[in-house]
Amino acid sequence: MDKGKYYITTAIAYTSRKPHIGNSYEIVLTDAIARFKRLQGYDVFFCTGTDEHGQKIEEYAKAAGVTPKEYVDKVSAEIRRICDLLNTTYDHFIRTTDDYHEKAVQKIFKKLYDQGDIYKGAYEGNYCVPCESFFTDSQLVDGKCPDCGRPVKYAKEEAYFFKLSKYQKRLEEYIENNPDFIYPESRKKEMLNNFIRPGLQDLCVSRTSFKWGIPVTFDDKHVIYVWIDALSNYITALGYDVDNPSEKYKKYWPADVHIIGKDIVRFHTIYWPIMLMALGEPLPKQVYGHPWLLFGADKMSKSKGNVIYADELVERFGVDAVRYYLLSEMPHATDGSISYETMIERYNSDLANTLGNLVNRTVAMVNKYFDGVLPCNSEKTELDDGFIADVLAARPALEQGFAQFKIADALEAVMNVAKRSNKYIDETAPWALAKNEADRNRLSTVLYNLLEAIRIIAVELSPFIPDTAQKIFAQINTDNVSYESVFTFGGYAIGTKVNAPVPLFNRIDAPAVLAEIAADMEKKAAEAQRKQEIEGVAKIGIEDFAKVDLRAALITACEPVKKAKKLLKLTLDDGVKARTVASGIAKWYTPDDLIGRKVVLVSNLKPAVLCGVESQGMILAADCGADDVKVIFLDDSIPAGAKIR
RNA sequence: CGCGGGAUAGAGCAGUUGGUAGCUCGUCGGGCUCAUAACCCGGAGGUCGUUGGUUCAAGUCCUUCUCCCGCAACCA
Repeated sequence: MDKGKYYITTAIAYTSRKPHIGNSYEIVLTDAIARFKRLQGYDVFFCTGTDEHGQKIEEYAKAAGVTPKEYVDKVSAEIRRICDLLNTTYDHFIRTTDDYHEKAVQKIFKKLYDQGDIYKGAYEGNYCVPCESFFTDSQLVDGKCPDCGRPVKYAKEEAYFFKLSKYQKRLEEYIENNPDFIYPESRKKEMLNNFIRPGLQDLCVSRTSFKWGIPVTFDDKHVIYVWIDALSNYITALGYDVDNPSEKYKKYWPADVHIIGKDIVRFHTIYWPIMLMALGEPLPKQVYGHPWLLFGADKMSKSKGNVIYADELVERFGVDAVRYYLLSEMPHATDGSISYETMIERYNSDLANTLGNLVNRTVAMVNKYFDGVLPCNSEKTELDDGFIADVLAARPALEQGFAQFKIADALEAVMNVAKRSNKYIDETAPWALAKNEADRNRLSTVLYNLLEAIRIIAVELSPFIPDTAQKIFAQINTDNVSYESVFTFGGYAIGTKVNAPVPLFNRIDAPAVLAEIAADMEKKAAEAQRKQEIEGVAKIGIEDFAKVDLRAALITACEPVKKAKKLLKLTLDDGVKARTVASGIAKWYTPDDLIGRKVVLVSNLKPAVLCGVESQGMILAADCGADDVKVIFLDDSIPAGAKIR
């Protein structure tokens, strides 16, 4: 049953470090969709990969004492290993350091340049030498550098720019005429209101400040910056070439959907479509910006030892349990949160109790009462009709869930059939029927209905938890696993001998496992701390420390900064004069907490302008945990202006 | 007033065009014994954030205020 092509992609992962489970969510989500489309009969091409260029990687590699290529080879391999571990069925794994990609990108860049969409320009005008930055006229404060307040001078640094503005109107029309293009809806509004309608700035698409990138063929001082390099992967992976695109490209492009994180919606719904317009290629049909997975309320962080990696979860719970958890727990529009407690709860209640136990008890009964082979399904009752209708109702719900990227809803629809089946067992009480020879045919019919329901469940679960689906097929000994076979009830062949019941998921002893995990996490946090102590930051000499001028200062006034959530504007008496300091502590302190207190001022810090306030220094505060900051207050007896060393 | 989303049972969430407030987990009680101390049924628990309004009827529409979140800005 050929339903046409379906091209689906994930974002390519940046190879700066090993991805944690939150990063791995995307590939599992995309894999479930790809598997479902294949099951339905689409000719699916599923692409993922790694984004490997850029300054950051150059720096990481340097710090690690290896070449950038060696560095990304290692991280890319690690990312690919995790994709495989999660049993994802990508058709192509692209690396932006792949030869064919680099060549294709160079040609794309050249073509856009030749046709005038990319032009050689310069960061214009106002250059602040100490800050090494350019500013537009509107960014200047009183005609001076907004960062340091010093005078700027006219300067020019060449760079290539992409004329986004030229396509702004067309993009806006496209988004409005294709209401499903940006999904979900709220992201679309963000893009239109915040970026497109106010006017697009031309985009700088080359860099001269680092070397680890694809060189511009006709100007080798420049490397191609991330936009054109990374975004192009979606077409170069198919063999796109500006002169001679491959058959594969012609077949699969445009993409049916790009699955990406909500943080990069802007690049995929503005820069990327415009690039394609400039190339004269069709635009992707849809971009889905999925939400994020957080650890409890916290972001995962190494120093807290709460980073969860896919491989650790898989080792502990198994690949399907992890897939199931990610797919069932993640809401489709708001951030989800992951915790070991809910992971275990889901595992026990859904996988072990509802699904595993259903299969186990059914197969056990078929073996026990009929030596594994059902003789007939001839004695149907009205009760069965209701059951069968409920079983068949899952498929439309499943399809609807996938169509709207409500994957958790789709999965739930199938799991509800498992619940319904457990109820059916109770309604029919096979163990009671077994006591009566006259009920033999009825008993066989009931068990048949159950095996068939289980078969349908397994087919429908196969995009989510493929290994488990296979185990179920093996246990009930069927190879009728096509999607069409679940449109009607009765695909399971009478006379099949089922195999011995084997539990699909062993229940987890939650308290014991949680205690074990807590101990592990503590160990990891301690290790992280120790590592930090050993590696630490570079040692400095006393002369370096002496460069920092620390002074006691009295807070004489304080007010919140308008338009800034985190800033407080402080007026300090540093012993000589009053000075203004902006500090990002509004979340933890009110003006009343601060006025009249003495604090430590870094007095010789270059001034900077924050949200319109010129900050002449900073005050010291301690980071106490991930989301807690405490200002260091001084003893009242220390006079303002006293040097601290 | 930069843009947008949200506030529903202890927790996490559904509630389509206004018509009796639901689901999962937890909790309490009962049933069953095929099964992985699993499964099935029932109870308790919500003035649907706040104020006012439209309507025969408002979780749902309009309005006031409070608080949370995302984007932007910014975090010295």
